[in-house]
Amino acid sequence: MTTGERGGRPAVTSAQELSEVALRLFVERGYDETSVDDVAAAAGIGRRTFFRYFPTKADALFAASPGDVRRLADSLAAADADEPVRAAVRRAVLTALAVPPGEEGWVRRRALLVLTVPALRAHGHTTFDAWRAAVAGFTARRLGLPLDDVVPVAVGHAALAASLTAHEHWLSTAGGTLAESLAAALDLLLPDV
Amino acid sequence: MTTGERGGRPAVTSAQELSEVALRLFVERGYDETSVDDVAAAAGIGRRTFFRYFPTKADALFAASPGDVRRLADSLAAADADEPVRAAVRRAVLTALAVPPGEEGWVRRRALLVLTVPALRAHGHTTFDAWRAAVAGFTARRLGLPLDDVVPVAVGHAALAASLTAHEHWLSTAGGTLAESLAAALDLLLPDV
DNA sequence: GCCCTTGTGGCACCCAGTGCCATAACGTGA
DNA sequence: TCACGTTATGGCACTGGGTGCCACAAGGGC
Repeated sequence: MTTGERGGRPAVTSAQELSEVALRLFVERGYDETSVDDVAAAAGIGRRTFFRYFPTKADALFAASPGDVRRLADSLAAADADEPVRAAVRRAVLTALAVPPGEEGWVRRRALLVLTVPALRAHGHTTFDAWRAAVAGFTARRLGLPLDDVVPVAVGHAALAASLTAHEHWLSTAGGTLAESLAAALDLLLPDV
Repeated sequence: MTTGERGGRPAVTSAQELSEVALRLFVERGYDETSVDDVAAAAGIGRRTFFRYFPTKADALFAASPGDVRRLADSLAAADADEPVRAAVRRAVLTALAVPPGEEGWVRRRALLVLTVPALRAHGHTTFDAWRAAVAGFTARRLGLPLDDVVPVAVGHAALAASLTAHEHWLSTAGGTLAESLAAALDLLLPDV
């Protein structure tokens, strides 16, 4: 499935390619109106194979999320010891959610689906939890607090709330970049700890 | 199904009773390991009838949520014109999430399940959206801003983030009330607008 | 050519959710 | 007491997501 570097049958497609086919179909016909069979058929693979690339139908749209979370965690880990927690989180979120040039269209259509379709919005919790956990862990470490203290938990939720706020605001306005919306939301929501 | 006040076959159970049976089974055997058939059988009804009381399996645990949201909206609507937005939201959330005496056990077990089981946490988005919308609408009205401005959207997310933070903190600590956790989380997370 | 390794996909199955419909159990009026 | 409208029940069949099992395809190394 990942084109084993030594031997084995070569994969017939890739997660990236499959993800693009899925997004296209979901946008065209609607998420609920598109079955996994439809996606698999459009990609020229069997239904069973789809579930080897993605554990659920929804995950086809969250292929990039683990990367985002990793960038967030890396940015936080790279913070200087004298950088305040609030500033470090602000910077890390902006870094992790920076839209690569040329991918605005893909990111926007994907975000619109994820925030609009109930099933997808609900599924996002998987990624969102990892997002919160990364920020909460960093905050707890830096402040010398236990992981279940109110402050780190709250900061984790604040970072997530800001990210969601920014995406919603970005999608509801014509001009403007995601980074601008993110800056405004983070300023409003990140507590000063 | 609601024991029609004029004629008709009387309902064989109630949403409340069904909800209690479901919670008991979910706690005993686990949510994913309990099928709707199991719940229906334990309640002495048919599977088809279960779906007349609740649209989904998960909704059996969210029977009280519409009431919570209504209390939140009512509390916000009752705010004096000179009460600051932040104070009004703080008060309304505390009022809406006040635990009725004698129901601590039920509320705690239910919250533990909802926050722990991925499928339930994901499903909560339905209720959470209404929660955010109530706060965002109030904020927009009071500040004379459009509904898609960053500020009301952010305040809605902040109120939700505080509620979730408080529940998590409440469940992870032995003593302490939900109200105490809520107060701390709201103080940290509600922006001063 | 044989073997090992890795990806594919068909088949059967479980479970959530839905539309359709027959029927049970009430109240009311004749 | 019987017919009638009303409301709730629940069986049946079907769609669609997700999974375990397994036969097979397609590469590399020897």
